[in-house]
Amino acid sequence: MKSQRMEPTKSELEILQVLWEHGPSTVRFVNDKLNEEKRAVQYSSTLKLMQIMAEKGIVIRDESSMKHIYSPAEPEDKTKSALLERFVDSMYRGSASSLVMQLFGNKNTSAEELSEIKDFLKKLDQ
Amino acid sequence: MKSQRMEPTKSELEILQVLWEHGPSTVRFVNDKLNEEKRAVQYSSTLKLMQIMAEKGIVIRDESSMKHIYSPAEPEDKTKSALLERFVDSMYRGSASSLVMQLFGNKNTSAEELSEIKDFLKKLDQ
DNA sequence: TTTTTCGTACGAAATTTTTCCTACCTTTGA
DNA sequence: TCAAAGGTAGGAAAAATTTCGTACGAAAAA
Repeated sequence: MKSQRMEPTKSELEILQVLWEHGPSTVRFVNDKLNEEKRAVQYSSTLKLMQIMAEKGIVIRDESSMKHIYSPAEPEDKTKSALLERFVDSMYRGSASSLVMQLFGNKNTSAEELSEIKDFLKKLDQ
Repeated sequence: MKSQRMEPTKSELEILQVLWEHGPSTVRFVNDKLNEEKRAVQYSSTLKLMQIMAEKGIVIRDESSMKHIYSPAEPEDKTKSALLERFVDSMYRGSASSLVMQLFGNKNTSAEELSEIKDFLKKLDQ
């Protein structure tokens, strides 16, 4: 038996992102968004994927009306945190500061973002 | 023709990490590390994967001696930055500060790490 | 009522990724 | 010399992921 805490695949993540952004949605809606924002994909492909996600328990399906409504099984933050943690662990041996340094070291992150973070860190102290 | 800038798969990333950590290595060495640090995997599987990576141009192979020596084609930083950027883009709509906030908001990041980052950010200003 | 539209279910194909078997070559050491 | 150990190459299978065709039911429109 596959256990529940499975990492979403790439495509599954795209679907989750639509659900996170727009709230509980029908397959039709998600499929439209994917085609608008990401790439061409057939309705039946999206349907299939979301059915699989429902089986896995990644999303929950409300079947009370004919148009099933899908929502994420876990809160956005929880899933994102888990993925972020995994990312830090595997890429930066768990060192959050290494990640941040790379984030700001190599690239053009805006000054705005920078001060946002400083404020945030200050507040963490208090 | 598949273009060159392909994202490494998960397994490929594991191999890159060994190469990053230990420098240019033979297949045998990489395979041993994988088995020590990650999971059981057959020598020929690792070999095949590294051959594929060489074809893709993810790693470079020195064939001058019988024991081929593999090294990353791109510097560690460059690859990691690219992956991090992709991660930020897809998960946080490109907002580095959102990522940092989640990193420190939800979890127990050590005070040490925190001050490390503050120092780092201070220096960025100057 | 009848047709058209829009929904789900399901099987299967296509693709990508991962794994391993086997053949065969080179080096080493008995 | 020749067997054993250790290396590469390559095909193929297995597994995981992604895509889509098609059947069929419900709802809406004509």
